[in-house]
Amino acid sequence: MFEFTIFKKDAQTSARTGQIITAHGTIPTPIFMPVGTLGSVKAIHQHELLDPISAKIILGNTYHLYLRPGTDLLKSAGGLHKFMHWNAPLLTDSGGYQVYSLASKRKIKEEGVVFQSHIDGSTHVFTPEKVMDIQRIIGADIIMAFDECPPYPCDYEYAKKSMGLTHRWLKRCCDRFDETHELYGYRQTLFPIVQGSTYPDLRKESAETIRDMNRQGNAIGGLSVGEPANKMYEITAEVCQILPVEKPRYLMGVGTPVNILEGISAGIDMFDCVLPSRNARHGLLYTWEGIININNAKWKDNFEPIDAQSKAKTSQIYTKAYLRHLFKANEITAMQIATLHNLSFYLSLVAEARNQIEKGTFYTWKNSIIQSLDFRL
RNA sequence: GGGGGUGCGCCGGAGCUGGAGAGCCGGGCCAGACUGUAAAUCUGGUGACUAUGUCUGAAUAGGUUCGAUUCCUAUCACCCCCA
Repeated sequence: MFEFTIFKKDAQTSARTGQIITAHGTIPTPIFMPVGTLGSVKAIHQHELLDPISAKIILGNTYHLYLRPGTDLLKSAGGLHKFMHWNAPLLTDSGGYQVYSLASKRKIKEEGVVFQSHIDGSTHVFTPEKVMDIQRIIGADIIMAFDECPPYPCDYEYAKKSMGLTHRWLKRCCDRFDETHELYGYRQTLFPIVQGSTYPDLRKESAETIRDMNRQGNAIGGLSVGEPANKMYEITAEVCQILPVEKPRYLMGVGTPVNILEGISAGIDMFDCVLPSRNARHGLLYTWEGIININNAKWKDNFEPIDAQSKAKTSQIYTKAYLRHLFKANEITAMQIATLHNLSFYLSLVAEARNQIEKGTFYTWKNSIIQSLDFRL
């Protein structure tokens, strides 16, 4: 099951509110999706994702889950939803990002990618067909095509070649997906991914190719890999012009709070990023007053709440000095409190964006937020 | 009271028994980085200054020596043994 409905389109930008209905629940858009690579959003319990974070959908990763715990176990568990006791929507990334992030441990061929496991060095071949099969077994509501995420900078010839490969792999993904069926009694859907590096003509060609595959939703990949933010915004806007209005658009791996607000303006409906969760574990907190590094000495004796405006109770009741102490003492609760905080902030940010779009005040609100706060782009 | 041992930069350790070092390894502390998670990780800094260099420095004060963290003397602190 997969339905996308648009509620309201913003007058001044391409932003819109809406909802995605999946077999495991309804997702209001625009939405931020916390990343739970290994079947766990690090430092957070599933019940905390529901309350106070209000996550409506989270990510898993095909490559990581395939290596550990493996498809046999996931199959006997009845899929990832049951295995991790998450009864809400799930999306799995295909392993395309690992083609980029594990570049030193893989070889790209027409047939697929040969990986050396980062865990034990063993060799594994990922083909588009195999990635579809694995994602059938994992059982996420939304699954991603197997693509190559090229690095930045990337010369034109390579970007063009890589895009062609991603498109040929996409055809194979679609064919395999369409000729197989779900394993656990509910429908899954497959999102294709636009590539083309930072070259407008390649992005245009890729967006048209992806549009013409006519899937139920579309993704933009290969951004936030080190290119200037303005480049990301330009490409996102250009690609959104081509991708169908009536289908959800997913900007993969993005980003900072400002990246997300600009993405929403361009017409993006879905985001995911490790920044809020990873930065939380490293002591970086997002608040409505900007970014703070809780490890900094200036918070040593600050007995104000971590963030009185947070939806997370722990951020209201504990002080900055206490959280800093927990980080300095390397207490597990430090990372729990900080992750709870950052993910609550991200989900509040997109909730407020939806609210502002509904009210028709999104454009001025967005600009004032970006101007007044230091979110380091 | 007698004998022996050890003393260096925030801490611990190694090393140095005449050619030194603002040095090595941990830790702490201070910063920075992180974008579809090889990440509770990684990088840098941690005597002073007029700063790609210069100066001071090995418990404290002297001494021997071309040259001393190293040898000698005294003092101080701590540790061990004996009474």
